[in-house]
Amino acid sequence: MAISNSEIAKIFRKISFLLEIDSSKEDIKTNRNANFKNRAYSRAADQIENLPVSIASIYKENGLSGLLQIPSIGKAISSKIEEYLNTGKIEYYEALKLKYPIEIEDFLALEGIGPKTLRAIIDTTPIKNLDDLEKLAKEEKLRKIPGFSQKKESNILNKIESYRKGGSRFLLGDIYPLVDQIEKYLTNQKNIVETIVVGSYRRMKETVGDIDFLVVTEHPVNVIESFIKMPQVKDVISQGTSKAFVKLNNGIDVDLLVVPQDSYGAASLYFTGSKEHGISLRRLAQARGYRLNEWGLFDNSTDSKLAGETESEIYGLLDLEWIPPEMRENHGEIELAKKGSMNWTEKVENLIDYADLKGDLQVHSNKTDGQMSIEEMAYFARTTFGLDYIAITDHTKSLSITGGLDEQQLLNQVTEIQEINDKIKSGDFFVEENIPKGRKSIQNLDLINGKNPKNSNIKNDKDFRILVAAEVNILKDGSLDISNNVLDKLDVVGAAIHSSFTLSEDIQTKRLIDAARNPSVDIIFHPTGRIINKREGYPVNISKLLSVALETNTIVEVDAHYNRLDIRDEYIRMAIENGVKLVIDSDAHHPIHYAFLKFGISQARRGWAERKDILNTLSVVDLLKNLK
DNA sequence: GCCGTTTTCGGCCCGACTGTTTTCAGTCG
Repeated sequence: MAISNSEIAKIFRKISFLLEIDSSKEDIKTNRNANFKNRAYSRAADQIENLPVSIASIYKENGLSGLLQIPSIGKAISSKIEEYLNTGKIEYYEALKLKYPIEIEDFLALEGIGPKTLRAIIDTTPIKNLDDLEKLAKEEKLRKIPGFSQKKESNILNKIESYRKGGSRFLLGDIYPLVDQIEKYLTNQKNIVETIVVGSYRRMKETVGDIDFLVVTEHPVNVIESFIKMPQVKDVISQGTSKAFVKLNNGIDVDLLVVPQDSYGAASLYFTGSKEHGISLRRLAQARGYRLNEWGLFDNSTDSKLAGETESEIYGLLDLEWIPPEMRENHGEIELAKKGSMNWTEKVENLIDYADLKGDLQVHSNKTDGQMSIEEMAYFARTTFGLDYIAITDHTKSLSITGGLDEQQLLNQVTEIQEINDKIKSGDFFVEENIPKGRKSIQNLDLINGKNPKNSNIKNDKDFRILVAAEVNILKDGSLDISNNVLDKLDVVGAAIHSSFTLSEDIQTKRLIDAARNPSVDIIFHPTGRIINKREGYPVNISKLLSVALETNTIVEVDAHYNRLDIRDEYIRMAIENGVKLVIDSDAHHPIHYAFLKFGISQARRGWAERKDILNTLSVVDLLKNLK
């Protein structure tokens, strides 16, 4: 099994933490580098974690000089990576662990207790893990350490408790309704001029650790008071005059930031992040003799405020174009956004937008594991989400748990869908008396309806079209479970892996490549098979798959279901840089799932995809021309 | 330990909140 980037990143994070434990106050006074070495390791960890390609393969192909190309990786760190790839060990790290024999994972993720606090504790009582620390606190021994108190001791117990309860990040799609609730609550408060959600939520990251709100007001104290009194609030973590942090009953942390109007842009820039994007901006400011913080952009020599009300004016004074939030990850967007860059203007103007999709090419019906009929799925696709076409992609026979269709059933589906399409064309389909019974069950989801732009570019409902399709199973040996002469009767064929997840990377890649080479297969569905926070997905050499996709004119899917988002943002960027075409599909098993399309679009924006890269921005006629 | 529009030495993002102390260190985002 190849060594993963996150495995190496984790080690560097631990080295960074141990170095912080190691550097006492005296060290920092005498050795000015002591405080920066740990940051270097932590920056390297960030870099490695965000790398789209495997660091093991970089080393395999280009050796040490390949590693040195990576920003924040220099001589010392690259040779430690080399050592780890070759021996599975880093001596430097082993020595640090020997000096501080603690279970670092326990303390790395523990909020509120950092390396200095930990050092003070282990200098007094050698502890190894969280259990030891908890015991110490319960025995009231922590309060005896200089600089500690009874209050600090009980705080530490609280932190341990909430650490044990909570943990992982939340899926973007799961917290969407909650964010809406809080947004409405804040908007209804007196004195609030403006409310926006910032943080990783605004960047539409697939998971978020907490929810950040930014509010414009001239009455910060009142606003913070009403924020901490929200019904969902369980604990107030901290509360000041410009920000407050709370924990909700369901375990999510919510941060509120309060600024006056003339700091709105600076604050939204600062708290939308990402952290690395912000750091880069502040470095640019620094190089110009400016200082950038959440209150504004200031000239250091005169201490006067140069900008603050809008993001654009701040970017502008740093000689940058405005950068869409989804792209703010410090993955090269700042270099590209330099003023006067034609490429950038074109890129941002053509970036796939939330109203750009005309159709959805992965939709399931109750013929297999969907919850509604083909007619109902079509009805809502048109009337609620304004789509121009959908492809009905029910599962096929080897996926027996869903009652997958066999050859004959697929052929029947061709006839059945033809009949519905005829009805649509005659004008007898999208009419009052034809409103499906299931209408009610989705009516209470105003939230989703309200937030989905209608996408249609066709004038007449009669032009809506259902495509006959299937989500065909890729078998263990790379063949399909439906014969090509039947698949050729369908408008669209998607192929996907649903079994044998534990095979090796070589075999999984071969299965997908074989499917891509099959002349009947138009699209590879959810190519990596991951379920976010639940399973990693099977191992795939994505660059090999992409090069075969390009060669065979096979489309790669961005599955927009928020628990899949497959392929992920970095792979989307790889795909479009290589000229591979993509589609964004909801994978709907119920009409409300069409709302997931927006998560696929945001993922594509995070991968810098333009309209031209996403084939279901085309009309149905043009789309069909682009298939095999 | 990394890095370079102040370029091979001497910098390294910036401010709010907490707790303990009374001017600041630690932690976080």
